[in-house]
Amino acid sequence: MKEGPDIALLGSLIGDPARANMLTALMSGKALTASELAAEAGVTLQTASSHLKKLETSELLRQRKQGRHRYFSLADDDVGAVLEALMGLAAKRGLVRTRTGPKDPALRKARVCYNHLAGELGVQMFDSLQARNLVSGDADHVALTRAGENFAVEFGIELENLKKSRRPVCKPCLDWSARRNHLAGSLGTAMLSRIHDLGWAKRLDDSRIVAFSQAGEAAFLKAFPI
Amino acid sequence: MKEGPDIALLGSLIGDPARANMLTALMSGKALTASELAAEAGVTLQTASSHLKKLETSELLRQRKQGRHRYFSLADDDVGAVLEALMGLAAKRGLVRTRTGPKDPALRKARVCYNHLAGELGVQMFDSLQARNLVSGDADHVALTRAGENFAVEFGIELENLKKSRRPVCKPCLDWSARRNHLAGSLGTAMLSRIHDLGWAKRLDDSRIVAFSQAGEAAFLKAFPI
DNA sequence: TTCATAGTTCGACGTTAACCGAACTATTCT
DNA sequence: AGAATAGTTCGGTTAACGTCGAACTATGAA
Repeated sequence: MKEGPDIALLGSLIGDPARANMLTALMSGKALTASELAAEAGVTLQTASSHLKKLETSELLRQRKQGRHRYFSLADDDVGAVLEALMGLAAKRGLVRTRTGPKDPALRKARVCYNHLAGELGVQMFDSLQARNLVSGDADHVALTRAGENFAVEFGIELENLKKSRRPVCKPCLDWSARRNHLAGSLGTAMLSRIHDLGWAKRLDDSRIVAFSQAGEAAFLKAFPI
Repeated sequence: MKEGPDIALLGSLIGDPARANMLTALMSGKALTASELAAEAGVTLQTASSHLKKLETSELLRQRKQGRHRYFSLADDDVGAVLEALMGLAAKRGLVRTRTGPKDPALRKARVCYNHLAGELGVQMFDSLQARNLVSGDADHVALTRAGENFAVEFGIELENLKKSRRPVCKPCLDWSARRNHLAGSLGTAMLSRIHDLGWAKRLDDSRIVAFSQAGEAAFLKAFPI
């Protein structure tokens, strides 16, 4: 990463294999943690941290803290466009690489994110709530609407109790497999708990997988339609 | 220039300051000799030779021998497009050389992008063609409509000749200053050439600036209205 | 032929930056 | 509170690559 004019700096940033691997991984659109990116690049966490710092200070990446995780994603569409162009040129030159395979499909579908539901079903729940105007707000700040409060109570959530706590009721949480948001906060926890109580799903030991039964998934999809 | 997958190799090639300077110089569209490129990069001839070899074997540059001179130029339009995109990103990140002279606004307005017109006027030309349904297609794939073909011929383009070549007639190219597209491909080259022939603009030496005369700009704006 | 210009190849040097171990902070789980 | 997980910072080592001097090839001019 030498000193240099204009495009040289960008080129050297992209030119390091470890950083190139990270950027390529982030081209999926997902936000990834430092550890995941380290694994993706095949370097230790310390080395990855150093790379990520450089990529962030040069505004190729942006970071969002979430608990003890740091989620990295491409800074904006322009970065993606440039990488896409580079990959296209590389492909034409016959320099393509075979990318690594997908991860555990069950984890992808539904899993616990600390204390709330994540994965495809978690994202779908959040999308459904938003589409029906049961929650409102932008990507960083979410709240239940009046209709949403009624819905929650009908679903079996003791909403008044949640409100008493200092912990935020609604919070968006960036998803691990999809890059979309899902529902965190005390409501997120309560929803997952209620899903267990209803017998829709069970937690598997030694895993973050949330295993829905057939009937449970059907009921879930009916309760949270797209 | 480390070993590495896909984009890392390209990145490291562009990432060296000397090579970046060479590539930038070649973005003017002119073919330059090894000595000229060495001077441009601020290195000795031996060093330049080494760089040029790398750029050539990775097919970013091509070489034509002419007597005891070797003329280098960008390998194809794709290389130019990638460099243009990188320059745009660098500009947005404020990583551009601080040497912003009086040239800067002129460059923004109209410049050569390898072999076709870029800058505000380049974007306007493309927008105008699109708005009047003379070209059609999405961001990645563009083509002349029937009306567009007539327009091109009337403008003085020998369209039949262009069609014979394997090179694409119409291609979009992402702009450096605006983030919009402008027209590349053999038609883009021909249009710029025609603009010169009409006397609307002249190329300045040692620069990518396309200098329109007052009358030339007026005629251009009339030919490509928004 | 002889000289000059254009460019390549080789070898050695020096700078740079990626890398990891170890120690440190921060957040969460029990 | 204590253990565990996630990530950062620091320092020293190592390997890579750009750089140039010198010697070499090739084309053109006198």
